[in-house]
Amino acid sequence: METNEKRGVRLSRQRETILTELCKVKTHPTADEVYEMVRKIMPRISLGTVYRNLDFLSNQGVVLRLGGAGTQKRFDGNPVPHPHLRCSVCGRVEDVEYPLSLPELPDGETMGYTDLRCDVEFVGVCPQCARKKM
Amino acid sequence: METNEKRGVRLSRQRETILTELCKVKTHPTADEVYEMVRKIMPRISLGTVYRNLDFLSNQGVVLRLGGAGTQKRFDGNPVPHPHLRCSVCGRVEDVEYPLSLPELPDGETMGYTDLRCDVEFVGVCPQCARKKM
DNA sequence: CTGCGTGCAAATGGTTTGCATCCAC
DNA sequence: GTGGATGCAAACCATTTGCACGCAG
Repeated sequence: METNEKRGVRLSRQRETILTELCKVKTHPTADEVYEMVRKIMPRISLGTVYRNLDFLSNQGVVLRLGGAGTQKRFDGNPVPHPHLRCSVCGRVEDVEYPLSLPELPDGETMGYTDLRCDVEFVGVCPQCARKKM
Repeated sequence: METNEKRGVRLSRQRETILTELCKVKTHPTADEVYEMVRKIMPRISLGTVYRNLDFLSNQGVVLRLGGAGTQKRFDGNPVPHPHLRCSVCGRVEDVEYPLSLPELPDGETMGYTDLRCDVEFVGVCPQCARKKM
């Protein structure tokens, strides 16, 4: 299997820390937020390194890169696809706390696409932003 | 109702053309691609205007802005939410040609979010890219 | 030792914006 | 005539990249 976490890949202190910190939080931070988190532990780390590692980790399937509606990409320490809630005002993203099955495309109906994964995102206004608006 | 197309809004030649051209194609073009399309008809239009109008039109609910996994945003002339297929290699986006119901969140389970809309995107490799890869 | 990973800073690329002018109403 | 819309170009901001050095294996 390819999806194992630590295989032949080199595990630098920065890569390890980034992964650890990302898994620690339940929010779905942007690269910038991850940078800030890791910087508290490892002040000399660079933003570029954070980007490179988030990229690397999501390609390995260890974390999830959330495409989503916002400008910035967000990252999820849980690599198993699951539905998210996104606030269209502040951009916050959280997990849906309700068991919901993902839609599936029958094999003959993929229009020739392969390696399909399903992203589900509910977009709306979060309670905090709804309160502020009025 | 607020979602009516032409209400008190001013309808400039450029806005009209952008909307018409976007509705004409079945692809889901990026702002840049819309710019190219419209430029064939209206050579002096500026990219900024295209962005401003796509923004305006999607806020009005006349077109759909696709958040999606890629870098650039894409736009859909059909404002009714429906599942999409995205190629993770070339970024192309198309409609799923198969009736699929969108997941729904029960009223009590929205975690306080309001005005919810559901985005479903299947991400995979399109036939063209799959062919090239090997 | 060797080369992958890093820090730094500059480059990129999509998108936004300020401003004077234009035109739909 | 008047304010919203446009064209143009500069500004922004997230992300990427080149390069020389550092450290994990």
